[in-house]
Amino acid sequence: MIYADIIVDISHEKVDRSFQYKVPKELEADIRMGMVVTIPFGNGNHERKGYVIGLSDQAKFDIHKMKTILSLCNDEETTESRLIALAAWMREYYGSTMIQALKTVLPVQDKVKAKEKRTICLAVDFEKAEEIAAELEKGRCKARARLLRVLLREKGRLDCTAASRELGANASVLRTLTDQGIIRIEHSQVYRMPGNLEEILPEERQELSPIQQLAEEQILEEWKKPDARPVLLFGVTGSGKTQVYMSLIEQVIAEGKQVIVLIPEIALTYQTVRRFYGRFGEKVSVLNSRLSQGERYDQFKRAKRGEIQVMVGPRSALFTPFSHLGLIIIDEEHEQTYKSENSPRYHARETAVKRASMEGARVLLGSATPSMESYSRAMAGEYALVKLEARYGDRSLPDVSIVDLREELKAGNRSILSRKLKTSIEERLKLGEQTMLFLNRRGYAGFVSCRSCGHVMKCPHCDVSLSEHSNGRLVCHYCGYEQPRTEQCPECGSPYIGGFKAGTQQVEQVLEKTFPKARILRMDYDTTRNKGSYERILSAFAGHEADILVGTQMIVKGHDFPKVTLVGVIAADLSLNASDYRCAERTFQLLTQAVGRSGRGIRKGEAVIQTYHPEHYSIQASKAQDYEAFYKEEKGYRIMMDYPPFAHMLSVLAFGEDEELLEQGMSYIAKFIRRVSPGSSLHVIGPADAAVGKVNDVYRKVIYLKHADEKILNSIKDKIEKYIEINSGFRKLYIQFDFS
DNA sequence: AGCACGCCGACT
DNA sequence: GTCGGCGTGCTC
Repeated sequence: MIYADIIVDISHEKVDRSFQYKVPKELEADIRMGMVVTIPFGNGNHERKGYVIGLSDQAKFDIHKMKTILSLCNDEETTESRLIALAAWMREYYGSTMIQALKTVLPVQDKVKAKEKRTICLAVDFEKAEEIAAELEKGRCKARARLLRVLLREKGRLDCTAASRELGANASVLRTLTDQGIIRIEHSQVYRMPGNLEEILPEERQELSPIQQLAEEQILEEWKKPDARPVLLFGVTGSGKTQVYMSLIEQVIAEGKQVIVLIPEIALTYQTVRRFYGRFGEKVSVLNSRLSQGERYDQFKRAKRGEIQVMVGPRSALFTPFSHLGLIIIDEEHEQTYKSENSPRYHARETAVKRASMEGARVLLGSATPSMESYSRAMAGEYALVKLEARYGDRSLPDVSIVDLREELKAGNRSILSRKLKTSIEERLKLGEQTMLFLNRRGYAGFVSCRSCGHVMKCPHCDVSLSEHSNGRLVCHYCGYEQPRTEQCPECGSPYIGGFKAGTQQVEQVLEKTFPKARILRMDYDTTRNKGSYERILSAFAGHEADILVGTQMIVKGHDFPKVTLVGVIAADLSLNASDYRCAERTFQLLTQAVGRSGRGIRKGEAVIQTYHPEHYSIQASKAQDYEAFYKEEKGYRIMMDYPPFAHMLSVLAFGEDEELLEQGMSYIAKFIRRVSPGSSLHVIGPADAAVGKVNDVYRKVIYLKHADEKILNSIKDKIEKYIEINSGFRKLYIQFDFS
């Protein structure tokens, strides 16, 4: 006997519960995950549509009470059923529960209220209503009378949700009144529109340059093929990839199909959004993390009803319920934000390719610094590669110089600004041009330590050091714990305890001292916390209200400031020292993107990179703006070390409040892996503490598995899943899988 | 969302 | 007692 887990298709229904049904013998061969089925539901056994989200041969419910599926609706392939099938794939491929996968894929996340507005309207005239109300008040029908009174006061119209909340007008009250013909309920669709779009002017349609046209033709050529591959558009910074996207989007829309455009959250600024609205107007909707759950839901609903053709947004926009998806574009394809940090830890790129292949859509990946994964796939012929090798309008790439900070120190310069960078900034100030200074380090990440004993102030709940904020308080960036600054070292009592400041704020202070007349703007986690402040800083800089912009990663993404002719990287090594096999790749990407901000206007740009490792290949390659050279070096390193994408890696992450239990559990899992692994080709590393060993009093441990064959890792994941399910000892641990 | 069940106050 | 309204909770 086969049993099916089914989610009932009631929009009000909470998604987090499934119901198990018997699968009749004659349907056993045809039933699949994601299918729409009809089932009897509830006391009245009303026929309902449901989605199959799981199949098993074990009954989890009393077999005698379990009902049976009535029929399959094969023909009815809804948008939801396709998304559910995608969730099933994510569950399988990334390892998570089906519920978690569904929650990421379906728009009905937690309690989405007021998806449609219901209004109670009086169906009889006022005098009649008055009469009825008086009648009811004499009797026992208090709730109904109460409702009618308020309805009369409000001139016969009342919002349904408000009524039920404030007057206790529940479903049965409303139903009897409707049945008696005293009231009627009007349904109307209200969308919460993400605000202020009025100022947007239509963008002039720029003609594609011959080089862009050539790229477009190559892309269309690939798409003509019946088994079209995803296309990787490799375009240097400033080559105008967005213009190519726009042109392609237009053509896809003209075919009556829809487009999803993924952008890294950080680039989702007013500028980008404006370009899309300018070009496609009403046809576009934009998602961003500042939209509330409800607003997001509304935008998805609009997409489902066919009111919009283009959805622009971060990772989660990938699950826009379009019915005729034609194209998925992933801009800045190499960005880390495309990888989810929650279970299922899916990668938007792979998931997009999967969704596209399930729905017959195309995929276009764009980047100036493609990820190792994508480029190696392009090299293997799995993706089609299209290049855009010249900047738009024949702008040349900036001149890049590297400054060895060790030499600076030898020459007696202890400032964070090298002599070269200082004179370059001076020049720009004289010429009235703009400078961007980039510190690839998060926010104000200065830790506090004692100069006598070396004690470092740590968060009592997390395994990270506290950082000193501008208000003098010590803050944990992981859990938000705060404490006042200490005047004395808690270990040795020494008064010489203080912050090791090396953040954007310090750079700003140095700049103020060195160039007292310069107007300086700072952009980091601290200054962009308020709504709209991000846009405000950027537009102020674009309007040349400042000469120098100092910032973290967030300033290097996709902004176009024609007056910027100098980009300075304060310390290129900061991202190079991370203990992560991707750090060279990330450094190269950041530097190349940063350098690419310079000289986007008519004047030629310059870039200065300050570093302690001038000889490192990621720094040399970004100086030359030579992706191929970087790729070759990095590929050699990854192959030698058995790192992705040339080998596959599975991280088994475990979380738990009880450290001992966690340690025990993880060592059992490691033993189990060694027992089931099919030979020596599997590398098992750990269990070890995760990069951050404790967050919010929850301990974290990790086991890394490396193998050339991804399928083997996946089968090991399945085995671990079962092992964990069977052994109740893992009940108090939370386990996640992460493939890379 | 719909439906049953159980509680409660009013009236026979 | 009994009847009907009204709130609550469950649906494989």
